Amino acid sequence: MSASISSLQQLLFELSGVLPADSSPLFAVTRQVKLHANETYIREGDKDRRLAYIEKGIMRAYTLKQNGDEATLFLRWEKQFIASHDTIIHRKPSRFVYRALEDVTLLEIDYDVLEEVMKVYPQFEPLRNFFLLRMLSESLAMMEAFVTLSPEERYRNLLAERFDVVNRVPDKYIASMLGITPVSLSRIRKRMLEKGK
Amino acid sequence: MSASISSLQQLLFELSGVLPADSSPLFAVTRQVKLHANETYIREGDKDRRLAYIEKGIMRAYTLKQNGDEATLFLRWEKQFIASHDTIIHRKPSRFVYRALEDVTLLEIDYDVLEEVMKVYPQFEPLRNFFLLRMLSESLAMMEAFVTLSPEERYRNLLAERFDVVNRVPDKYIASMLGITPVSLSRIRKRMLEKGK
DNA sequence: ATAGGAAATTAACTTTTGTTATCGCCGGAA
DNA sequence: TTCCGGCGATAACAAAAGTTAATTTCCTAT
Repeated sequence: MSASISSLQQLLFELSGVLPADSSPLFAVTRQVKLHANETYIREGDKDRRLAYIEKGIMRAYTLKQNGDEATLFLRWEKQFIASHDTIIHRKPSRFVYRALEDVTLLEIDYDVLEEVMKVYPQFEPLRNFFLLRMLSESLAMMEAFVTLSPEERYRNLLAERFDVVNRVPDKYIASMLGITPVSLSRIRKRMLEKGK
Repeated sequence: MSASISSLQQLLFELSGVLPADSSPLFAVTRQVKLHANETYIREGDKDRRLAYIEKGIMRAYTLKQNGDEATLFLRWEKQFIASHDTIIHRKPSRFVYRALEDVTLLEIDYDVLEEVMKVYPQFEPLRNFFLLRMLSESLAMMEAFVTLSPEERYRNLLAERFDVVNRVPDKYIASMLGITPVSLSRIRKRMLEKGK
């Protein structure tokens, strides 16, 4: 039994009182996926409606700008969910690439299969709502940072809240997630050092 | 019977096959709210877990930056959902103000009550999932715009996709939602006019 | 261990944005 | 109708970010 399943069973129990022993209809249709560092999980154009819980490692979602540069939309790490949102929300091919930044272990489910399970076992719905609310919360927090903070403030914020993650990820991805260029992030770091932290 | 209820009943039927006549347990706990232009719907510090469907008008969600300026997080208009996300997601007092930009008609439900209804009538769950996915979709689209587009491109984008809404809303709110100042938006408009649109 | 390549820093220059202030315009209130 | 206040445009300057390119550092694969 994977550690992810135990965590999620525990979460399901807390959310809805479903005992781990009664959760097999759900976890029977999940599967563990292992990715090497740099391995692509979802490609541009993929249609699979993949939803996954990250057991270990960091994932990055990015798309290509008109000029060909990559734009990192977000990073996700241990105990977070990652979902092919174009396919799940709009049923259209993914415009995003999801790739492992480190060796990654996922617990994966197909969203179509999840829907079928939910129809038969609505007592699992709180888990789906949990995942949706979590994704929504993270997105809104990022939006809020964009409208209320300067790039430097966003970077300080990220350092304060996710220092461990920032340190595991190349700066250029951090920069792009902050909406700036790597050159600009480097200058921000310099300014922060000069002005006594 | 309000137009909103009919729309939502129709939506519920499409999503899950529930007939309008069978949806009364849900719509019995909704209520219509009318707001005058400029009236505040949710105040900073409010704890109510309000979820609403906009029948008519435009709503604006904003928060105060450290410097005291308002930062508009998003606008929502007809046929969209608006939710006090701090209270619903985190059960903490709202850091945001939700205010009507025009005369607004809402169909409102308390999220706690919604949860109770869903426990008893899980056949309504697809409607909750729809609303969550919609909010998520809009948030992700905005995040994507911030990491892939320049302020000018974001403005062009907004004009192309929501010209009607942009024209109903004071520029300063548009600017703040784009993450820039009103002065900067004014310059962008000027550049766009000069450079042959 | 070393060589090659990617990532980060730095520099020089351009462009854009922020900031502050002024001005004109329009619309609501007295 | 007139007055006032908010909103948008504009100007001038400072600050920050984009762009391109060169250099250094670091990591990885051989």
